[in-house]
Amino acid sequence: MLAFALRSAKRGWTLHRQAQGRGSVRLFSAPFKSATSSEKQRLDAIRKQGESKRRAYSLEQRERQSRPEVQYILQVSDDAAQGEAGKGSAGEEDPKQLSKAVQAAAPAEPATAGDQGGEEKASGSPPEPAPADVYTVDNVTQAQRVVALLSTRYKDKVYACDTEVADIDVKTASPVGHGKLISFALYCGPDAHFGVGVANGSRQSKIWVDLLDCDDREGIVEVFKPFMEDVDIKKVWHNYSFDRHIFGNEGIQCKGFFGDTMHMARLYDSSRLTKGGYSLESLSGDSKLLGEKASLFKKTNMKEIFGKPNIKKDGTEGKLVVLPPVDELQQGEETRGKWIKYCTLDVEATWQLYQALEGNLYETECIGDGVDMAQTYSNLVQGRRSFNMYEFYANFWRPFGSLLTDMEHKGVLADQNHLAKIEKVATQDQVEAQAFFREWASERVPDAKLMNIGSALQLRQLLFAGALNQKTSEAVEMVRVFKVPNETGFIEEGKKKPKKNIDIELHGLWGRDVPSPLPVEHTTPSGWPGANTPMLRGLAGNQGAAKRLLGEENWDLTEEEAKGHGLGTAFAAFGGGREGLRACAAMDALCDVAAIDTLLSNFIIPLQGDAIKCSEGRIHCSMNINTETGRLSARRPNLQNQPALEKDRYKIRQAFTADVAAGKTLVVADYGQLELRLLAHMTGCVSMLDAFERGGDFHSRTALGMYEHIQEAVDKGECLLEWKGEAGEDPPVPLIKDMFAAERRKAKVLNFSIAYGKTPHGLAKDWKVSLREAEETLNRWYRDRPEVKTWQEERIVEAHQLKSVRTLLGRQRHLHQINSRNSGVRKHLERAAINTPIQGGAADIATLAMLEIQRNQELRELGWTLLLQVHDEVMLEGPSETKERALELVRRCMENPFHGTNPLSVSLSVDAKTADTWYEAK
DNA sequence: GTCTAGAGCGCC
DNA sequence: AAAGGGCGCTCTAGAC
Repeated sequence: MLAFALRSAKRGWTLHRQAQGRGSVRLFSAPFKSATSSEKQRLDAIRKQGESKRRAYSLEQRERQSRPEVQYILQVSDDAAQGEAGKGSAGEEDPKQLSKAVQAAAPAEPATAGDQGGEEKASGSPPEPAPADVYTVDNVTQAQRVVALLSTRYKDKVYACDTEVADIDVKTASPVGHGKLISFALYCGPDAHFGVGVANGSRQSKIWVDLLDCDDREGIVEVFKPFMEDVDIKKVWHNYSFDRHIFGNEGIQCKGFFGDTMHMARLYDSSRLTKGGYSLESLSGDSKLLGEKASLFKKTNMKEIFGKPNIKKDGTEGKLVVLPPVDELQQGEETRGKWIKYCTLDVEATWQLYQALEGNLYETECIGDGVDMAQTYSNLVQGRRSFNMYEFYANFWRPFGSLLTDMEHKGVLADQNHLAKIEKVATQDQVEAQAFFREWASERVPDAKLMNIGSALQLRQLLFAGALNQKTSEAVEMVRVFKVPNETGFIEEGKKKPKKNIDIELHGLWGRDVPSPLPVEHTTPSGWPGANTPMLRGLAGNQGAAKRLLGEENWDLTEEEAKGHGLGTAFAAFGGGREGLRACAAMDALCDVAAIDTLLSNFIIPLQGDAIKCSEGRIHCSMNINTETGRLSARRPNLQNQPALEKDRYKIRQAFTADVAAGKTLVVADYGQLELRLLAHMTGCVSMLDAFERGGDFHSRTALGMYEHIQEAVDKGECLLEWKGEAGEDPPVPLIKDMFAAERRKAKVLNFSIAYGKTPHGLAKDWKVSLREAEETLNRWYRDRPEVKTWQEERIVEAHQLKSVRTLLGRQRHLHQINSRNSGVRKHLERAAINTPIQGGAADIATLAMLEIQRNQELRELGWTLLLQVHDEVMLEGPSETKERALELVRRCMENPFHGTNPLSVSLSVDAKTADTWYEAK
C-alpha cells in the first residue's frame, strides 16, 4: 500500500514537470528497426521491372504499410497531463522538493518480491500487472544491489541491452545529443535471478530500470555506469548505434560491445528486406532463426499493443491508429504493466536472437575466393584455410560496428557561415534563372508565369503535349489544369480572402492545338515522356552557349552552325533564328533552376538544420551496414552524396572542415580504381594485372589495347601513354588522353560499366550509336581480357546453382530469385551476381583498411580519428602539426589492409591529401 | 491534415 | 519487353 501511494506521488510530479515543459511530445519507437522508405522504393523498383502478380505485390505493400515503426507526433494537452497529475497526492508541489520528500520516505532496504510482483489497482478492470519475471529498479539502493550481482555472480554472462527514449524525432535527428532516456532493460538469460526470494515461483531474470518514476535519476544512472563501461562484460544490442549514443548522452561510454543483432542478421542473410526486414520484431518472430521461441515474440510491435484510434477535432474517434508518447505509456496506470512487458520482451528477444545468430553464423562456412589469405587476415584461424561466419563477424564486423559508432559520435564540423553565404548566392542565381524561363515560357503559355517549375508533370505538359505514353498509348493531354499555390494573393471576384491554391491552365509550348514536335528521348518507368536533366540539356546545348550568341546578336545560323556553337536541339525545334536561340537559353535556364534547386534542398539547407546538428556544430550522420553488397550507407544526413568537386559550383565541400580553431586539420585518402583492381585480382586477368603493375593512366592503357590506331601512334612515337617530366615541363609529344580523348573516354566508361554488367543495348542508348557498334566496342574491351568474360560467366552459373555469390572475404549474398521466370528479375540478379563480388570485395577492403587505421597505435597516440567513409575514401581529423606523419600512416594502412600486408595479386594505390576542408583535400 | 508513389538526382 | 551495380533524399501530386 505504501508503495502504491509513493508511486502515485512520484508519477504525479513527473507528469507535472512534463506539463510545464511542452504541449506536444515527439517520440520515437523502435528506431531504425525497419526497412527505410528508400529501401522499399528500391525493392519496389526492382520488383516492378516485371512483376506480373500485381495482387500479391499490393498485398505485401499493405502488410508493410501496417508496420508500426514509424514516427508519431502527438498532441498531449496540458490539461490532460494536469488531470493525470491530479490523481497523485502532490500535483501542485515543487518537483524538486517532492523528489527529496519521496527519497526520504523510500524504504532503506531493497524492495521485497512482493513489492515487485504487481500492485493492487483501484480501478474497476485491473490493468495488466508488470510481468512477474521482471525486477524493476527505481531507486539507488536497488540499483546498487543489482549492479553488484551483474558484476560478480553474473559477470561472465552475455547481456542484451535496450533503451527506451522519448523526445526525439528519430526521422531527422541524430541520437547524439538528442532524446531523453526514460528506461532501459537488461537480460542475460533465463537462469539469472535479480529478485529477493522467488515471487510466485518465478525467477526475476529481467531487469527493467525506470528513469521516470524513480528516486534520484542521476544517482541510478551513476550506479549503472561502471557496469555499462566494463570492457569485460559482454553486451549485445539490436542497433547498437542508437543505444550507445543515448547512453553517451547520459555520460556513459558503453564498453564491452559484443554484438549487434542487426549486423549479424545482415551478415547471415542480406536479403531479408523481401521477408520483413531487420526489425527486432521481424527477426525475433522468424521461426527459421528462433525456432519455437519465435512464437513468444510474434507481433510484439508497439502499435498493436498500445495503438489507439486518433481523436478528431469533433471529439469522435478517427480511423487512424496512433501511439501515445512513450513516456506516457511508461507512466500511465493503464499501460504501465504492458509497457514493462513490452520493454523486457524486446531485450529478451535481442538476447535470444543473439544466441541464435551466433549459432547460425558459426555453422556457416566462410570461403574466400581462393587466395590463401587465411593466416594473414585472421588471428583466429591458425592454419585452417577457411573459417566460419561467426569468426568473420568477431574479426571484422564486430570491431567495425564499434568503429562506426565512434565515427558517428565524433561527427564532422560544418561551417555554418559558409553554408549561409552560399545559400544566399545560390538562391539569387535560382531566382534569376527562374525569372528568365518564366518570362520566355509565358509568351507562349500565359499561365507558365505561375507554374511550378519543379513539377515534372507541369513540365511534361509544356514540352510534350500530345505525345504518347510508350506503354499505354495514352496521349499527354493538349491542355490541362493544375493547382498551384496562390503566391500573388489573387482574390476572386466576390470573395474576401485569397484562396490557398489557384488553378492554372497549361498547354504545349507550340500552341494550344499543336502537338509537341519533340522526339521522346527519355521515358519514365511508367511510359510517359520524361524531362530529366540529360534530356533538357540536350534541348539547351552547352551551358551558356545560347546566351552568349544572343548577346552577340548572332542568330542567323544554319542548323549545322548552331550545333557547332554547342546549341541544343531546341534551336531547330523552335524554328531556328532568334527564337531558336531564345528557346535554347530558356532551356538552359531551366536546367539551372533544377540543378540549383537540388543543391539547395538536398545539401545546402539541410546541412544548416538543427535536427542533424549537435550543439558543437558537428554533424553526426548515422553510418549503416545495411546494403546488399556490404557497403556502408549514410543517413541523416547522407554525407556520402555531397556534390563532387567538378560539379560543386558553390563549393559545398568547403563547409566540411576540420576544427581549425583547435589546431586540427583533415586527412582525406582514397583508393585509385579499387573495384577495377579487385576485378583484376579476382579474375586473374593478365592484361589488367599487367596494366596495374606498369602503372600510369589506366584508362589510357585500356584505350591503347582497344584501338590499333592508338597503338600505331604510340609505336611511331607520335604520342605518349604518360609523361613523368618535371613539374611545368611539357611532354615532347601529346599524351593519349589529349590526342585520343574520345577513345579514352569510351575506354573509361567501359572500364566501369563492365563491372556492372552493362548490356550492348544500354551502351548503344547511352552513346547514341547503333547496337552493332556498341557490341563491337564491347568486344574490343573483352578481346584483351578474356578472363573477365569467363569469370563473369562462372559467377552467373554459380549464382544459379547456389542462389548466392561471395565477396573477396567470403561474405555471402543470397540471390533467392535468380531462377525467376520473370526475365526482368532474373537479369537484374545476374548482373548483381557479377557486380557483388567486386563491389562487396571493395567494401571488404575498405572495412579492413578502416580497422587497420583504428588499430594503429601511433595514429591514435597522435590524436587522429576517423570521421567519414565514402566507399573508397576515408576522412580523418587530427592535430595539424602531425599531418604529414598521419598522411603516411593512413596511406600505409590502406595499402596494406590485411594486418599490415597486402596478399592480393595487385597493389592498392592510395591518394592521400591533407587540408583544412574537404574541398581543398582533393 | 497524413501518407505514399513516382520521378528525379546526388555520390561511389 | 527491357536493356549498369549499390545507396539516401526531396519534391510533387494525389489518395485518404
